[in-house]
Amino acid sequence: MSEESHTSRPNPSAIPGAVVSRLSLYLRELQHLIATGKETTSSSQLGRRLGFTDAQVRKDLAHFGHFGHPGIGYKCVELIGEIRKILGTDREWQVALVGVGNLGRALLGYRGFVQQGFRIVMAFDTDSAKVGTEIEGVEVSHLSQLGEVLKAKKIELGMVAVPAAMAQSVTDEFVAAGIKGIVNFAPVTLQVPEGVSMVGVDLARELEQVTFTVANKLANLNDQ
Amino acid sequence: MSEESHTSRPNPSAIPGAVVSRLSLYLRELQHLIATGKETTSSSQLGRRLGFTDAQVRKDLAHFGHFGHPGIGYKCVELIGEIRKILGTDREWQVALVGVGNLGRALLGYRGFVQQGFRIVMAFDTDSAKVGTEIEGVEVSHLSQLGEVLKAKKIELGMVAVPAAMAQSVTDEFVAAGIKGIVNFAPVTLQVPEGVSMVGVDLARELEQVTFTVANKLANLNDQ
DNA sequence: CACTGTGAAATCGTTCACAGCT
DNA sequence: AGCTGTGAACGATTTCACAGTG
Repeated sequence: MSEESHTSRPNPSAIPGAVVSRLSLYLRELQHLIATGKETTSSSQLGRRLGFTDAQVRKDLAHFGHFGHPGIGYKCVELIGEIRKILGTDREWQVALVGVGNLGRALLGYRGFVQQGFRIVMAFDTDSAKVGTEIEGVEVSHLSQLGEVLKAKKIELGMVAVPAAMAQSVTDEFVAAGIKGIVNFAPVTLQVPEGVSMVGVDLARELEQVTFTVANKLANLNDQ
Repeated sequence: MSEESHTSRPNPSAIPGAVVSRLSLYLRELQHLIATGKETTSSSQLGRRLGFTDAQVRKDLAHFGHFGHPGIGYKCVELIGEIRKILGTDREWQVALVGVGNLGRALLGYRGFVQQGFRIVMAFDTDSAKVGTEIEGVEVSHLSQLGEVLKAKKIELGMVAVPAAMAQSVTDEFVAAGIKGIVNFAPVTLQVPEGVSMVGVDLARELEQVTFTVANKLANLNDQ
């Protein structure tokens, strides 16, 4: 168990995942505040709209430095910059997409990625009807080209938008090609070696979180 | 890990959100095991592939009942049934979609929803070029019809796939129409009254969780 | 005997409350 | 006065370890 000094970079493995997850939310909220003309905000204002306490907002940010101004609060532009530095999005990331089906095409056209500094620069599929075409300005290559292209273009992030049965083998190819992080949209748990970051997005799972709450709310009403 | 609506004041058996979230993962894994011919499994087998301890799997399930068989483990089919009952997906849920852009169209065609018991039965948009057309077998209506249709068809769940600037007003219409739960794909924090469940899916945010890990892994290597 | 279910202990994350700065 | 940053208290979750069971 090692103590952290507040003068040097904190060890990221000591940062709870939940904190990082909230950082993104703070960032969106700050971007919203900027868009509505606010120049400064406070931990309580930030927290209120997101459903967190003011103390939590301050504690979260305190993991990474002293970004606030006592008596004033946080300067939006400044804090946006700091959070982007922490998240690593103070620069552009190039992303490779595998799977140009319904979902893959939607990801190619999603504006939110560009707004946050992500650019899908290459897409791959095994369907020869799709290979060679261009979608949303991005050329679709055959999956067999993946390793070669990834290395040539120095792409660090990958997105998996193929059917569940193919997801693990695509992931293995990403890993073999030296990818650093993967977002997986297939509803399976992927095995990746240590050193590769993986986040899964399972759309049906999100709905299940909602139905659980709804189903149990109804059950409660019956009880009363 | 995802943000959930925090509520359930008078609920004596308050289940942590993280438990519910893992339940969906157990369900996927069990479905995978069934597909590969396994009839029974154990807490340690389930946990290993998902990255949890065996104790956690057992504790999670113990919140809801005694589903295991000492000396044997869990019968896959049986446990799948129990988890679906808990999540409320032991029946079909009808879903309304607002926003038939790139992402909305992908959601309409996503097979994973039907596999888990979700059926998008109605879609809405304000674009008159889309209204009246049929996409993936679903008719697109004008957004102004939302309340009427929702009540007539007894739809309980809504999905928001419109630009960020419109998301709150669409949500307000869902709420006014008596929807029970919402999944929001716009990168904004929506305000919903108590009694309505809300889950947000922010695609760029998922990528940010990955870049944080990648960026800090690199930073550490430089330090050493 | 391999496995579950579960109190008790350990760990982790959140909130409180206040010192200190502007 | 208004707000941040933070040690200390608190609460929640995870892991341990083992009694109990088919």
